[in-house]
Amino acid sequence: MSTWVYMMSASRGLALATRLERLTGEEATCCVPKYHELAAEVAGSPRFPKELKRLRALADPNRLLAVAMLRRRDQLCACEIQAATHLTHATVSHHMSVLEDAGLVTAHRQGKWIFYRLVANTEVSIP
Amino acid sequence: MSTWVYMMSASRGLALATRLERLTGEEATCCVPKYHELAAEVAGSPRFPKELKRLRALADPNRLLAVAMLRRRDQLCACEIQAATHLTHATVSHHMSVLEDAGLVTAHRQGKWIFYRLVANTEVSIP
DNA sequence: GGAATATGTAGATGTAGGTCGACATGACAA
DNA sequence: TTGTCATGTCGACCTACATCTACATATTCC
Repeated sequence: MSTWVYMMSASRGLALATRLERLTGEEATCCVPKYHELAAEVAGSPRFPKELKRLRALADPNRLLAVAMLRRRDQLCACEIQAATHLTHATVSHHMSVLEDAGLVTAHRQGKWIFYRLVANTEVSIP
Repeated sequence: MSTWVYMMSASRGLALATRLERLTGEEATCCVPKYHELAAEVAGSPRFPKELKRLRALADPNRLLAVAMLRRRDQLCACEIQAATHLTHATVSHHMSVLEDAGLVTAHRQGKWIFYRLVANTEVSIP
């Protein structure tokens, strides 16, 4: 096969279905759906989106810092978190909303002041 | 204080240092550094950047799917992951590099084919 | 009810990162 | 050595998201 024909190809390798046939020794119509089913089994469970949400919530240095500090304190006020992170109060508010929405912290008003506490089960696991 | 002066202010509330004084009952020069120290203690530990890296690696639906499937299989070939995720081989390669760099998977070549395995300790924890 | 103050939200801005196509590299067979 | 094929890298493009300012809302005190 000439180089010219390669240029016409979407890629230099074989199609995915052909590669899977070679790998598994099965027809594509048989083996390919198995991967789709495995993916659907994993991603379709109720745990998957929940754990993904928690992982995304924790995957920011400021939010991870806030949660790690809350592991060391019974509770923290919004402005205490602001002091530790050097962000504006608006950005702290945004981040704490993300953590609360992910079920990692709870917010409690005491007059004008808002205090955050860690939710009991903050361990993250792979579904 | 007139409304006009408020408009001149960066915000309608008090400065952070003042708010922390009110919250803690301590001088700002005394209480504010404590939050900086708490943050430094937490974020300065060697575990923090490592866990953050792992959390970021897992905070993508396709990478989380790949890792979750690997929990159910001894190993998976790159094109098997490609089949499950419906991405191009280039994007799969990119994602598996991110997981490998985060210490969550290892790659093993068998001829032309690349197989990925989960690293033994994939539990993520908050530092 | 108005003033003061703590925090929440909206919209703008800039950047990090996911995705792809094209090309490059590694491994194997002939 | 060349051809084939599996996968890695690069650069472009686009979107998600972090951050801020300005404004809005909630709460308390007088």
